[in-house]
Amino acid sequence: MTTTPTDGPADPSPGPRPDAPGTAAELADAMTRAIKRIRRQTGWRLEPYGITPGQARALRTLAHVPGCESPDHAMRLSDLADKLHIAPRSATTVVDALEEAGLVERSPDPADRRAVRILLTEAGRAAVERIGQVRDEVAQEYFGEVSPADEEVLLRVLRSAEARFLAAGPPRR
Amino acid sequence: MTTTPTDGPADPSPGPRPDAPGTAAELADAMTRAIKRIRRQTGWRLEPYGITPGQARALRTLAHVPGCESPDHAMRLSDLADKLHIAPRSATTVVDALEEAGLVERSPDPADRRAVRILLTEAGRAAVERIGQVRDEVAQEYFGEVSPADEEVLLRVLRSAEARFLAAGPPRR
DNA sequence: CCCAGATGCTGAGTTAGGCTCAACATATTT
DNA sequence: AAATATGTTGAGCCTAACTCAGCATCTGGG
Repeated sequence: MTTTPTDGPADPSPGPRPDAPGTAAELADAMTRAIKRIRRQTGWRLEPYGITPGQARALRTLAHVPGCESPDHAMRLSDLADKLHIAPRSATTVVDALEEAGLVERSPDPADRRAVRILLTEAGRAAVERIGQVRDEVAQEYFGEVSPADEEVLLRVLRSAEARFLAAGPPRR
Repeated sequence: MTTTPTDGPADPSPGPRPDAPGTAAELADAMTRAIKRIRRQTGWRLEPYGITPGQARALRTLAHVPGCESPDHAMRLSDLADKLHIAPRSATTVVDALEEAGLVERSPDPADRRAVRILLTEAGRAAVERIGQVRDEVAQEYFGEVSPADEEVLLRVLRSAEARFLAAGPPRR
């Protein structure tokens, strides 16, 4: 595998050997460190607002749905669990905390009385706003000096790697 | 909410402006997803060997020191804690597990009878070897198709961002 | 030289955020 | 109508982190 050279143009640079397998791992390493730092910073800066990283993740996920304020379109608890890759039972706890904090509201699903829709409250939307600001701020501090051209390369590469991964079937285990 | 910037990224013109602050955040997002997937895969593939992600991290850290087999150069428990960004007490537990599994050995520091040096055993070195293989394998599967040129850009960008971040003083909080 | 304070490790107990299993109400299929 | 499947939650557990306190040992100032 990996026998397929993506493009015709061979690399013009005298690469350090055909393909040390370690390079990809170094990439992963560097990214891991970057992400770890960014996450830490973001967490710290959200602390004063009483928003934990887990809550931020959940709020962002909820807000990602258009119509997240109407009982007809907002996510169900189990959808949230799905998106967060946690068990439904764990999502219950997350939502409990968010509701406690007044950031979301449980609303009965009009079409299925077993289900519960998670609505963002006004405060919840404000929180999402703040989270977005902090994320932008931190990411900007970390990657702000990257030239737009490099940025473009990074995004392109990451997206194609992601697409390839996803195409390679459902998350194998 | 990924306020999808409707601007056409198709235009490859030299961006004259540091674009919307959202771009950096998108970068961070994409990296987060990539890293999350890589970590999950790696974790799964190490499971059959009875190595948890935390242990893998610790072992890699320990192995990173030259002379990690001699009581004079191997890491102390507190150094390990430092490197892992955990409290010394937590490192004790990690090392307990590793010792239990026969992967490391506590050895008295010849120069300080309070301290303990963590030595990799033969099995520990084998484990490190396996961990490295799995990491390479997974990273290769994820990033293998990236062209060397792009790879170079990624590494360069990540490293300079990292350097800039580190230069900006000790991890602010 | 010796003691006061710093340092290195660990026991005890706590917390956060996951998990499973089982119960319950409701949908859906046969 | 009954059987089965699905959505949520209560109860209880586990892991990996934490703090605080205690003991052993080092180190520097008198």
